[in-house]
Amino acid sequence: MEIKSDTEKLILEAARKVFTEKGLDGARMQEIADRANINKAMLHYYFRSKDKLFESVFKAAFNEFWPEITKSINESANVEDFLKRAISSYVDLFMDKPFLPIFILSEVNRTPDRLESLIREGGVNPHLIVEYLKEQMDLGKLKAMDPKELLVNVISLCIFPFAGKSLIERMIFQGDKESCESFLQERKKSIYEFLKPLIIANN
Amino acid sequence: MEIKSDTEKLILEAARKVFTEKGLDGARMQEIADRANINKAMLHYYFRSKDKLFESVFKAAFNEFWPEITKSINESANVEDFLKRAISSYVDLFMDKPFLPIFILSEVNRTPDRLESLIREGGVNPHLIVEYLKEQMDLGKLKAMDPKELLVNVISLCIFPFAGKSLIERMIFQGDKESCESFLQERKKSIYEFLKPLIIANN
DNA sequence: AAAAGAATTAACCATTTGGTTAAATTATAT
DNA sequence: ATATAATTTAACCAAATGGTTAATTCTTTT
Repeated sequence: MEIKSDTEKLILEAARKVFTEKGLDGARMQEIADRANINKAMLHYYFRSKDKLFESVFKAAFNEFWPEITKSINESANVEDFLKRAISSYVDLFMDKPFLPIFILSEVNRTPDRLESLIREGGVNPHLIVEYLKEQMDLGKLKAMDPKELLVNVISLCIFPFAGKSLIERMIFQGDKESCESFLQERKKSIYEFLKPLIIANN
Repeated sequence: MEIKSDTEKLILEAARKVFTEKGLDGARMQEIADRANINKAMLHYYFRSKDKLFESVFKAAFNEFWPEITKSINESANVEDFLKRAISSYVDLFMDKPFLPIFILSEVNRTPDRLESLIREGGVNPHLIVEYLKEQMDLGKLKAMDPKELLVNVISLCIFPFAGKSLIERMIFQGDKESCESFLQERKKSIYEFLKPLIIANN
């Protein structure tokens, strides 16, 4: 890990905000520079091009997001803990960075290739999660089903409400921001309750 | 409903493709014109501005998407049918138009105001769905819970896997397109199976 | 058939945008 | 202190982009 200059950090933070809010195409280099209170040329001095700068931001965002679920496995004693931890940390993360889910989803959707390099260097092994779930099912700790399906369902329940926040806020909460916000906060408990029946009690 | 000229329809179809694939910011008027095999000036002749054209596309996309769930209620005899129908029609729709979910989510996210006018004129009443679910719970047909939560969960399970298709394909299916595709197709059954325990059997 | 109106095109325009450059300023090393 | 290297700035540039216009072709009406 190289030491980053203050300016570089300022740029990255401003770029993170602008890119996650407006996407690669919607973001303007000038706006990033303005938000970082620096000259636009500095962006190119430190990152060469818009795409390179974007890549840095995207990489950081993705690594803040995906590895969390693997971490949840490693730091949990059993499936129950795992589910609680994974759900809780995702809700916390997305409450804090509301634009993260839709940012990752839409940029991955537009340029799936970006994932390739990330996976190779990042050392992220997605298969471990599926194997873990399969294992827990074989051990009789989880209701038997396609582990991939379960994984997708858990992720769906955690991410979608945040990715679709604006939609939900308007269509289900009639535009009431506070209700919607507390609803999302509550999901830390309610997603778990929803998935609880899949956990097989010890006897 | 006014009669649309052939050219207008060509434009709308090309615009639909380009906008849903690349978003408002990423779309180029020239590309839309090229795909419709017409002169770029025609876009402005019929739709005045990029934003107006986008609005037409967005409106059509949204109306293809959201009202479906209300339709499912109206055309179903009971909750079981409703769930089956809603899930099935969403899976069909998104298999056919893979870019639809992420398109709607990201554009609503970027410009939530766009929903306002749509709701007013469209006559879409989101509250009906929540009321329907509440009613079914009161009737003892569905496990009692916050109906909003249930609605969000159903929508999450239906939409997210399509919105996150590229992510899932790469992270869970190791890039195997066919497996991922058939997995998504299978969700018509598997989402229903997943939600089935919430339906209370008649006695 | 001629006039009027609608549809279509090619050329053009102003602005925006990512990116560059050369000079100036600041920090570092000798 | 002074030379050297790193950082920062203002001015500039070429390409791209949404949009316009005036002329042309095609339709419709009378």
